[in-house]
Amino acid sequence: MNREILPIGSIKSAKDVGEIVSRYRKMQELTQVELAGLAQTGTRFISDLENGKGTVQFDKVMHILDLLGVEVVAKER
Amino acid sequence: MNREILPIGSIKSAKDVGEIVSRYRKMQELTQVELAGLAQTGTRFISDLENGKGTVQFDKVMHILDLLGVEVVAKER
DNA sequence: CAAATAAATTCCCGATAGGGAATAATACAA
DNA sequence: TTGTATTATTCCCTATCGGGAATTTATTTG
Repeated sequence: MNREILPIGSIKSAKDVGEIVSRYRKMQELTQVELAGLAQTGTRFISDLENGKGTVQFDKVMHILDLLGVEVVAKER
Repeated sequence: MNREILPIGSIKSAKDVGEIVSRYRKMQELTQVELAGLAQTGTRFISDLENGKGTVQFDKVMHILDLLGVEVVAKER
């Protein structure tokens, strides 16, 4: 398990966001079940999200990131 | 109409991303129809997205942002 | 103002998101 | 190994996404 601080990074795909969610959930010692409870969603959604499913709903993803303390910023490329 | 450069900003919701898409699409003088064509999607999706619909699919949103030259970065809050 | 262009809304409808619950698979410890 | 906890997958199911096209509404232009 990598415990270093992530400068997190660029989100280009659902896979990227899935990795971030998985990492930050574990850093906070939450199980998928617990995170689903906090987010008032199902465990299926958390599993799908962490596994990079691209068709997850945008607002649900943002809510999870917010719960985990991850901020999302837009910049010009 | 605000034409200043946006330091873009934090994305907390679908409404935020909708505003960014609308703004950057217009900055590049694209119509919704043209952007939909570039993204191989429908105009309904572009309209929904720009109007802040939260249930749009994550990967579709990311693809639109990429087309518009908007990078998305994750940071710790 | 009217005309032209763009955007939003509506309809039909096939595809699928995602909830809950059960099961299977995987990881981890003792 | 066996047991335990966690995660992934499957099923059933309802709700809705989103494409395409048509229409309505809004915006821009002359």
